[in-house]
Amino acid sequence: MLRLSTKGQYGVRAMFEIAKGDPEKPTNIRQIAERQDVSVAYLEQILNTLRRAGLIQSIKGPGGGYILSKTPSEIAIGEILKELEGPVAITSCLDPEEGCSRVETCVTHLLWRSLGEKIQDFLNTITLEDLLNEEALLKEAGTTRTISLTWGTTG
Amino acid sequence: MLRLSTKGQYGVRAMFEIAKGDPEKPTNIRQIAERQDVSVAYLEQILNTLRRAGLIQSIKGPGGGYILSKTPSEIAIGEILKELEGPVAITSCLDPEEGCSRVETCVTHLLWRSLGEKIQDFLNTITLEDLLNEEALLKEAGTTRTISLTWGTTG
DNA sequence: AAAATACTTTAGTGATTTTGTCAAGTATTA
DNA sequence: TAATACTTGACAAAATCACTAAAGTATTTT
Repeated sequence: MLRLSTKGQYGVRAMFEIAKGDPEKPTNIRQIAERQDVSVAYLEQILNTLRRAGLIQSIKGPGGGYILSKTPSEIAIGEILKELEGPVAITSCLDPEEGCSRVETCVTHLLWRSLGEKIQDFLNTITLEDLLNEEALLKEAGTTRTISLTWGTTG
Repeated sequence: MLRLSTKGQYGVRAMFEIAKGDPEKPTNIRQIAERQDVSVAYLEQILNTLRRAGLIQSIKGPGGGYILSKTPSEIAIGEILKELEGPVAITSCLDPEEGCSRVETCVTHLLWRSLGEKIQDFLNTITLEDLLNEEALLKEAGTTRTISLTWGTTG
């Protein structure tokens, strides 16, 4: 349940790949496609969306590619996903575009909204820089278990 | 993004409807269908799944219907959803049935797992009793805003 | 016993969404 | 001016969703 589409997943991975590159040297789309094992054509769609959203910039011509518009610490995972998949909306009645008639009386509505807010908070807290740091730690330690716990205070 | 299917939503609403009834008197499927505006046939599928999972019991014959197998405080929303939609699996590589080849080295994998755990924790904390209490408060106060904040400590 | 009520199970189906591919561009620079 | 790289829009196969339909089985009241 609550699965993310591949578009969102690839988008985050692509942004991560760009973040890993030299801020001065653009990362080209073929490199990303290769490293993340996604087709160039599909990636073009995704990067296009992200570019229009202002998260990345494209540089044309030989040696061109994509660079981040902001530093990794300023780009939250939530921003990336929002552009590619729209806002978190556990149910259709929470989608700003659709709306709900029984907001006032519906208890489950409150539940879904509360969950949605929690997810949103989480995703807006984690940035590309966090991912970069995680990877650095991962390479050092070679263990995955303890690291994921550094995010948030799972009681 | 991260939308729940109607099956899960209807399931929770149906369980809530049963929880609202007298623990001794079964709630019949037609009543639930009417109150929640879902077709009887579709609801049958859903309740069947929940019955096989042991969350509810069915009582046949005239005057029959469904009752909870446990008290509302013992039934978490997460349990209901798990039966109807499977475990939280933000990405396919986190699905126990599918698996992932690059677990060790993939940073985003950690991110999705961490998010999934947070969602799971939340859903396992909220029970049907909480929903019953919420509704009671809702009827009193007539306001929705403050109530949802009582769930979890949104920093 | 028979009829009414109510749950049970399995198939099937149209609509929608997802996950891409394809083709034909436009822009920039070596 | 050729090569590289990004840009855009249309389209389509596959999967999933959200049901409907139909034929049962079980229980109780009369």
